[in-house]
Amino acid sequence: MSKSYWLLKSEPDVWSIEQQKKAGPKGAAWDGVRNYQAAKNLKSMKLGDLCFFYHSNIGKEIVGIVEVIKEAYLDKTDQSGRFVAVSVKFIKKLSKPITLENIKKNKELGHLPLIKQSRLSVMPIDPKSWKILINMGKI
DNA sequence: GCCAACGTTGGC
DNA sequence: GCCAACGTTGGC
Repeated sequence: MSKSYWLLKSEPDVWSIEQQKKAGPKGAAWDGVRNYQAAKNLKSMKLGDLCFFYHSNIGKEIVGIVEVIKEAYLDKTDQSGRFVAVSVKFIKKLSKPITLENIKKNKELGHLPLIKQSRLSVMPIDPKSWKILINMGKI
């Protein structure tokens, strides 16, 4: 069974990689998603999948990596019961954050929803793009 | 079921 | 702070 890769967006004002780090190995719920396409992506996540952690608005860069430790369950913050959350735990911060600017400069990454669909907050990352980004995140 | 009005996200 | 993109709501 092969792993899938994802990208999660968060405004660091609301939930940052530092807070995720402090949450430790027990992780934290990734909730508050109120968009069906994003929710569909959450539902596709499997235990052990890895996700980039992206800071939107402030920073506009990929800052770290988290791992899915609990697959989709009902989002407790959603009273309608229509949306789901997953739990993720901190894995690492990138030694060098990958800015949106640099991602845009790379022609091989132009197809990413991060670029094409700027409002989507949970999106899949194909393995090839994952590899490229990992390399960009190293010093 | 269509679509105008409105709200939200997120880059600039 | 502005505005483009786009999702949602509600009147018809």
